[in-house]
Amino acid sequence: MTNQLDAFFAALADPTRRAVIERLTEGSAPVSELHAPHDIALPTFMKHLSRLEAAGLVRTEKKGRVRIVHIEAAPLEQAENWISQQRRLWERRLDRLEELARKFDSQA
Amino acid sequence: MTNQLDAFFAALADPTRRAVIERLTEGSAPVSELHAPHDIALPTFMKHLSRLEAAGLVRTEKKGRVRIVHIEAAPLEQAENWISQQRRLWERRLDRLEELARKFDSQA
DNA sequence: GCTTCAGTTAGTCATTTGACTAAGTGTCTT
DNA sequence: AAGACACTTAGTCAAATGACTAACTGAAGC
Repeated sequence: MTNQLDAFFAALADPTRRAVIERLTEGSAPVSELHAPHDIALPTFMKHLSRLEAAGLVRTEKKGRVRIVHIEAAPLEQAENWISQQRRLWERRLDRLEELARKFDSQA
Repeated sequence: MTNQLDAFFAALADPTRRAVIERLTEGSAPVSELHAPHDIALPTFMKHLSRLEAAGLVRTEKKGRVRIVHIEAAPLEQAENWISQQRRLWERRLDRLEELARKFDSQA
């Protein structure tokens, strides 16, 4: 992963991990609770959490034998910014093309 | 890839592919022109384009021996919507927590 | 203090990914 | 018609990914 964005997008490219993020918008939760709805082995699930944490999408803290997982908003904003910038650039270009078309029409 | 979002996010998880999308916001271009700035073999690069096309981020058309690549905005919107919805949900929850804190303070 | 409970570590496995080279196809250009 | 040009196809390879089981650690609960 060269870039931060690489890790963010790769983290969100998996449905299990997106489901975890969706769940966490309702509030922080321990690993076991997050794991419950997913029909995969716990170690497998833990790897998904590690990936989210590595991407900075999530923060965790250990309390006794329980590990609590919290969502982290900053990377979501960063990814959203990248996407919306691409869309803006693309739309601005469409506008320029439209203007060119208008000029061409009025000449004809 | 279960979901459309899987393909979208996976497509954007690679720096070469993001660079292609960034370049395409300036306008459509043939494969060779898109390939030029990247120091990888052409077949490798073509696979990246295929991935973008499979994710629906890009459309291509063959004109003679040249293949022209165009950006496709819809998937960008879809991904952006998913991200911004998660952020909105998360922020709404923060607001609720703040309100609870205020109520608690005024009681104390 | 013995036992559950909540993770954790370690190790295996099939599939996918991103990269390469070498050779092939179809389209201009001359 | 010959050669160059712009991809395409085919095949190899190493590393990463997502899944599993089995065995371990350390904190509660009784």
